[in-house]
This record gives sequence, structure tokens and C-alpha cells, in this order.
Amino acid sequence: MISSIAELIADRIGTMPAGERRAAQTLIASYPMIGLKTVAEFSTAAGVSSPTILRFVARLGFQNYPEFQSSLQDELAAQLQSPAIRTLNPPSPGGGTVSPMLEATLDNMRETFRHLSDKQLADIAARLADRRGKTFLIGGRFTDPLARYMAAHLAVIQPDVFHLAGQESMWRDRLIDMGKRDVLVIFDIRRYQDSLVRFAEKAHQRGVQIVLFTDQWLSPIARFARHVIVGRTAVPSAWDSSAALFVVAETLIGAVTRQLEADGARRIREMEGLR
Amino acid sequence: MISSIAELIADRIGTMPAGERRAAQTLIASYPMIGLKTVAEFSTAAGVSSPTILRFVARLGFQNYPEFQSSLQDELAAQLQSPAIRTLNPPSPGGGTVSPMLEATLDNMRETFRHLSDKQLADIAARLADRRGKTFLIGGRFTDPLARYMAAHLAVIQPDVFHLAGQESMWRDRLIDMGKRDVLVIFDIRRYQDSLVRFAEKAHQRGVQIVLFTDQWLSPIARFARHVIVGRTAVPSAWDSSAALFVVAETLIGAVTRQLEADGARRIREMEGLR
DNA sequence: CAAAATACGTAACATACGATACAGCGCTCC
DNA sequence: GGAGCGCTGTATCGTATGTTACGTATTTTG
Repeated sequence: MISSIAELIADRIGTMPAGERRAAQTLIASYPMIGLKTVAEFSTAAGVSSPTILRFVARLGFQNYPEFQSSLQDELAAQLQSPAIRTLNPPSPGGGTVSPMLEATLDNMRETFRHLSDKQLADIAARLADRRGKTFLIGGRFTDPLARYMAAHLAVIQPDVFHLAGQESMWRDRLIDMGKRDVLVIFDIRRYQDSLVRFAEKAHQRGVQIVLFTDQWLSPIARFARHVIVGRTAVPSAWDSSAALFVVAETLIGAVTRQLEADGARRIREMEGLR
Repeated sequence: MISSIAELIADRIGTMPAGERRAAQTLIASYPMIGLKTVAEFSTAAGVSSPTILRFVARLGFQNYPEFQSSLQDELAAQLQSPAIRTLNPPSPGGGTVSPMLEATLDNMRETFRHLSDKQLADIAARLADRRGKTFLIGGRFTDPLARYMAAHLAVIQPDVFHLAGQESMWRDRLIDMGKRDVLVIFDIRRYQDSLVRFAEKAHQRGVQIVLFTDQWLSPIARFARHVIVGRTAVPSAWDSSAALFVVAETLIGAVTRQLEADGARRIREMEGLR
């Protein structure tokens, strides 16, 4: 059952030639506004020629372009009347792989933030923004990209941000640079890595403040951590989801940025200048 | 402060002559759809002549009818971007001041998945699971961690998965290994990196199938991409959010895993054995 | 009540828009 | 490697659309 043009496109995009597919993607990207404009505007937006646009709408089953536009308008009108509508992506029943995953992820995030107070986040942000020490970030097998992501952003707004990459021996040697003014951000979810635990313990012994991102079963590193952020990870998949932790990380990045606004803005401008 | 055309009309409808007032009322009655149609349709719907419609829009301050329509469209687009979800979603229960960051992120994900059909994801998953070629992943300055995250997972369930890291010259040389059976997954959001665009173009010329993760402004790489995934990135922060793309990536990882279940399970067991 | 001013519609006009014919190109399949 | 097919863009065409001029109707004002 196909009720919306968006579904129609999704259904047939596979059988379309390259040019028309670009038209389809462009339309979906800013659905449905582009389709309400003229053929010329649509075509330049998609980077194809006008006839390709017309062939595209013809392939969707419309006799001409105005008919296509009317159809889009009707859809929009219906949508505006009952705002709760879900016509774009019907709640894929049964075998649908998307919705359960998305729903679970959204739930995870809500749950994660429910157990996370503003004060906690503010404290951690303040710690990360306090520039008397250095910031180190590291993660496990699947979570190291989160550490990198956070490091990439923090490094823009402040100096002395280091992502610990490569071999274990590499970053173990960096311990010598770490002291009690420094912060170590660790991402560790099941199955917890021994190497990370050992590393965290040694860092802790040196007085390093540890901020731990982990799952609801708590990495053993929690023992040594000054701040623990617990993210829900359960999703209907063979893998655990790090999405909730990712969002917390982004939130923290935003908070730290705000705190360093004065300094940060200058740094960012300087960096822009350097590029 | 007048921000919408509807307000503008309400403001001036008192000073309008009879015919134009009828036009105004007709427009308000089925706002804004009638205004997107032709002058002729508008005029018959209002029971007046075309020139009256034109005088009406002129009185509102527009130079001509198309300009008026564009304005209506912009308004609609803005309305669609921040969906009525605000009204659907109870404003964060529990009284806790949940960060607007989280709300925006959740909205972004819902919006992102609204524009993403099951079929589209299934197609991409099938392509990634098709093990006749290799899979390469790469990302931009802030999105490369997403590429790494995806690569880390895919590499567990199938061979020939490569994350392209390091210097531009490094991965440019890998082009020689790429052919038309191979897939290149690229993450690229504003501000789009020239180096990535060039790389994508060369890969495309070699017949490599490109899967692009980008934002709603569409990286120029969309030109060369076989599949384009559009994620919303707007959040109340100095940075754009990649969280929606992250969730899509996780969803894809899950889908590919399911498709490779037979092979994948064996591989995973073997790997466990090796650890 | 008369006269002027304003409002409105009819009809002619020009433009910009969608549609089409055709040629070049790349791709696939013998 | 060659022949055929399908896709795409350029250029052209017809037309629907917005626009304007002008005459008639209606209201307003002295």
C-alpha cells in the first residue's frame, strides 16, 4: 500500500537511472518543498537538466509536472490538517527493521538523561573546561571512535587535548605526563577491556580525575572514576548501542564550549584563519 | 512583530476593499494551500477576478505573485522543519530541566528516519552485505569517528573492511585497489571537505559504489553517490550534531549483521576464540 | 443629487514555464 | 571489439500563467 509520494519514490528509486535518482534524493532531502518550485529550480538543485526532472515525475506515474505538484500539495494539505500524521513512514509492521531500533534508541536516550542530572553534567563540563590541566581521551574497541569524536571537538576550543590512540604500550607510556590536575575521559562498555581497566587504575593512582562513560552494568573502572556517566545500550540488534553515550558526549561538548565561550570563540576564529 | 503572512493579512484586512477581503478570507480559510496554486485557481476559489488577487498580494507588500508564493513556501518549510512534534511530545515530564539539546537531538532523529524508508536502508544493507567486493569507510574532520565506529563493527562480521585513515595522500593511493564491486562509505557534513569531494569523484570514476552520510544541505559528494543518507544536524549548540547519522549507522550495522547472520555468527565465534 | 474617486472585471499582452525532438555519449551484451 | 540500447543534455516550441491597460460599475463626498 503506497499512499505518499515519498513512499512511491522509495519504492522505485532502485529502478531509476542515475540522473533521476539524484532528482529523487534531492526531493527526499528537503521533502517536499523542492517539488513545489519550478522545474528549472528543481533541476539546478539536483544538478541535472530539466528533462530529467520531467522524466523523473513521469516515472512516478504522473502525466505532467503540474499534476505531480498538485499531488504534493494535497499531501501537504492533509498533513497540515492532522498534524499527528505519520504518512511519510508508516509504522512498519512486523518485519520492519527500522522502527524498533529507532524506538529503542530514543527510549535509551530518554532513560539515560533521566538518570543524569543537570548538575552532574555541569560539574563535568566545568571540570573539562578548567584549563589548569590536560585532557586525555581513550575508548575501547567499539567506543574509541566516541573518544575521538569528543577529542576532535574539544581540541578546537582548548589546548592540551589528547586522544590516546594506537597500541596499548603507546598510551601506557603517556601516563608519565599525567597528574592530578589532568582529566582522563574513558569510554568503556561491555565487554570491558582489561587493558583499559589497568590503565585507568594506574592513572587513578597518579591522581588523575577520571570521567567514565559506560553502560548500565558499570565497567569496573567505575571504582576509580570521579564521574560516571551511565548510558543505556540495549537495542534489538546483535550489538549494543552507543548512541545514548554519543548524545551525552555531544551535550558535554556543547556545555564545555559554552563555558569557554570567550576563549573558545577566539580560538575558533584563529583556527578558521589558519585553514 | 509580524512574522507570518497570516498575521500580515490579519493586520491589514481591515483596510482592504471588499474583493480583496474575500481573497484574504479565502486564503485564511485554507491557509496556505490556495496561495500556492495559480492566480486563476485562487481567483475562482475566492469568486473574484485575477487582477483582484494580484492587487491583494500587492497590498501585502509583494512585488509580484511568484514572490508572494516563495514567501509562503519558505514559511511552510520552516514549519515543517520544526515539526508539530512539540505538541505531540509532552514537554519533558518529571519537571526536571532536561536539556533542550536532548529534545533537539530526539527531534533530529525522528525527522531523519521520517525521510528514510525501510527499503532504502535494506538496499544499502544488502549492498554492504554483498561480499563480492571490499568496503572502504572514511569521514571528515568531525565525522571520521563515525566511519571508524562503523568500520570497527563491520570488520567483525566480514572480511575486507577498511577504514581509510591518516594523511590524504595515504588513502588517495588506496584508490588503486578500488573497483566497481567495491563500496565506499563516506561521512561528510558541513563544512564539506574538498579533499573528500575530490576523493569521492575519483572513486566514482573508478566505478566504486558510494554510500554517503551527509546533512540536509547535501554534501557535493551527493553528485557521485549511489545512496545518500540525510541526517538532521541542527541543535542548540555551537556545533552541528552527528547523533542522527550515528543512529542511522548503528541501524545499518544491525541490518547488515542480520543479513550475514550465518557467516557472521561463525566469524564472531572464531574471533572470540582468538581473543 | 451630482460629480469625482475608487474598485472591479474583461480582454489583450508578454513572459516564463513545462514539454518535446533530437543528437551525443556511455554502457552493456554479444 | 563492435553493434545496439538506454540515458542524458541542448535547443526549440507551444502554451499556460502572471501582468497590464482600459472601460464599466459602485461608492463616496461636497
